[in-house]
Amino acid sequence: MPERRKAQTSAPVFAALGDENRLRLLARLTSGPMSISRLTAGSGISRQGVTKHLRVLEGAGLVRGSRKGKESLWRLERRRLEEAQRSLDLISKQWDESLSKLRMFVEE
Amino acid sequence: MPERRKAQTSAPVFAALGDENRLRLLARLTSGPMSISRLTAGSGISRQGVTKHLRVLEGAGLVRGSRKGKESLWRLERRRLEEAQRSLDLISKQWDESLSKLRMFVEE
DNA sequence: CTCTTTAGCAACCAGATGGTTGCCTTTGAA
DNA sequence: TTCAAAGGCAACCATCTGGTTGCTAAAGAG
Repeated sequence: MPERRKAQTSAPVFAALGDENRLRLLARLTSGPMSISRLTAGSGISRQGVTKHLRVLEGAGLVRGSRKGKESLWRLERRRLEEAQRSLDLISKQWDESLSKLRMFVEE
Repeated sequence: MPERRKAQTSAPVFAALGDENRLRLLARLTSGPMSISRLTAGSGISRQGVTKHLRVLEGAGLVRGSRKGKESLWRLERRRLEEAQRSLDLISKQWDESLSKLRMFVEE
């Protein structure tokens, strides 16, 4: 039962995605690496707030930061990103299987 | 910008998925509708704990419960499930786009 | 009828989370 | 060489979260 164990380890990634501010940060990083103050600009929360969220995303492996002179640039992280997608696909497939099973069940 | 707003509304779903116990519950529901005490059996947490998690999943629209005599049966919910998958695909695609952009950037 | 199973409700608890502010350091621009 | 911009660190705070226990109610089995 390796799939089931895989599904469990993906929980932290989902948890990291489970916040609107963090989703917005990811969306903004979609247009390329960006500094913290840049990210803070339109965010509606404080710089430290943004920093905290970035750390959470980093902890889930979704994002990576590096100091570049005065500022620290953050970018989307490839590897875990793809891993996350794969876990999502796994779960989707599990669900699909379950759906066919469910259809053979009583409807409502 | 409807996509960006879509991504934001999917946060609660991710949050619901962001807990290992809940992922395990979903996995178990994959094999068909199940009662709370049945779900509690191998879970390692109390019945009330399971109930709470089910309520969270229900709040995210991932699961639906119905009283059937003495017991309450819970099953995976189709609609939001598919919606969730679609949001995931959306985000995946956004990320894919961003990846190609990133590749044209400096590597490391 | 009575008793066991199944579950709901409510209170409670410790720890995580999201957010803030204040102060200090580093770096680059003037 | 001085000063503003960009961030890190730490403390603090309120609320949410995951989990528990105890008690009560409803359904079914005997």
